[in-house]
Amino acid sequence: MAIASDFSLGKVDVALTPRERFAEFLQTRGKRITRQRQVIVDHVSSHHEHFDAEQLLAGLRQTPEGAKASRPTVYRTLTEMVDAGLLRKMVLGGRAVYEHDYGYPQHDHLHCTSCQQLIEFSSDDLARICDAVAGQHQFRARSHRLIISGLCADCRSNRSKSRHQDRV
Amino acid sequence: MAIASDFSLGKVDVALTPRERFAEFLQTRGKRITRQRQVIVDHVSSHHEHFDAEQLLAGLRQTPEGAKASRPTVYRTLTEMVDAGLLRKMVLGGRAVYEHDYGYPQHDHLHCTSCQQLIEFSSDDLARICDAVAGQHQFRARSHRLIISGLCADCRSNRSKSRHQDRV
DNA sequence: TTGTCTGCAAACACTTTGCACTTTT
DNA sequence: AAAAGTGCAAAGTGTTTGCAGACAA
Repeated sequence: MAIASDFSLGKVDVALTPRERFAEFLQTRGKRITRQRQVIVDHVSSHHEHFDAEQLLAGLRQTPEGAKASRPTVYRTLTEMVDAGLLRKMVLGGRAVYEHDYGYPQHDHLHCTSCQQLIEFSSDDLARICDAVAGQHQFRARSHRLIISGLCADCRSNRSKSRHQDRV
Repeated sequence: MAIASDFSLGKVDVALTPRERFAEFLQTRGKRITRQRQVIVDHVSSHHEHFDAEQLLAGLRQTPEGAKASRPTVYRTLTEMVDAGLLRKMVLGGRAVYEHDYGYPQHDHLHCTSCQQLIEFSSDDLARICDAVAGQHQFRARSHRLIISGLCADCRSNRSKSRHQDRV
């Protein structure tokens, strides 16, 4: 009984590629399938790690041909991809971080406040707790986000020697 | 086996008032107990809800006498109070929101994306899950934060009629 | 052709910082 | 008196927006 990770649309159809899924989303909204949006979805789909807008922008600018999109367009498209259920957004250290949410199982994170690394994990027990809690408060849960902050194995060792600045 | 809510200092001494606790914190750091810092701790301590910097600033400006502190000082002091273990900070809808963390039990939140309300709850099971997960990843957990987003009972009813703008 | 999208530059909200002056210690 | 704190104004961040030209449908 996992909490549905897709709540902005009826159901998840994993048969579609992210690109197709996005196209479908755009069409049903009267939005256009532009070159920029295609380039962005493709680029994002080919990199399965967590990233922020600036990293995506930098990545796009390194692609061979002029596969570029301006900063505003990147931001606008990221928002659309979140709406489309392709990406999931979370705020860490003051900036938005995105991760794939299409065809990926629900999961949560361990966040290292020193190196900013994100480690994923999933727990069925957690999902059950969320359901139970929401029910107790006549609350309609759409999603949940658990972030356990602390130090990863690496940073626990290198701790004292390096100057660090924890960012929430 | 609750996760200690105080991790920046050795132990919680609930015998002290927030004001005293803050004074103690400042002294041990060679910092000074200024009028502004006193005014801010007192004001914050007398309002037990969640708030952000701007609300606090507005609140201070409404106090009878010239119990004022500038915006920069408010921000600086909030940071200190977090370090002192008096407040807990979280980021919602783009701005930092603070809640009391001194003498308050560990808890998490249900966040209504429509009216921005925060409902608190606590779960021992959740704490156990966090411990377990952290252990599995050689991770040293300092704290955790679970936010279940969705619609509160009220907003579930008034849903369609009001124009809403969900903010993560 | 029509209406959406893009990119640019400017605007934004929230938060932080440089610095001369004020205060606590 | 010495050191830290304050307030002001200005600078930052990360992100959003107005608008004229560019482009899907």
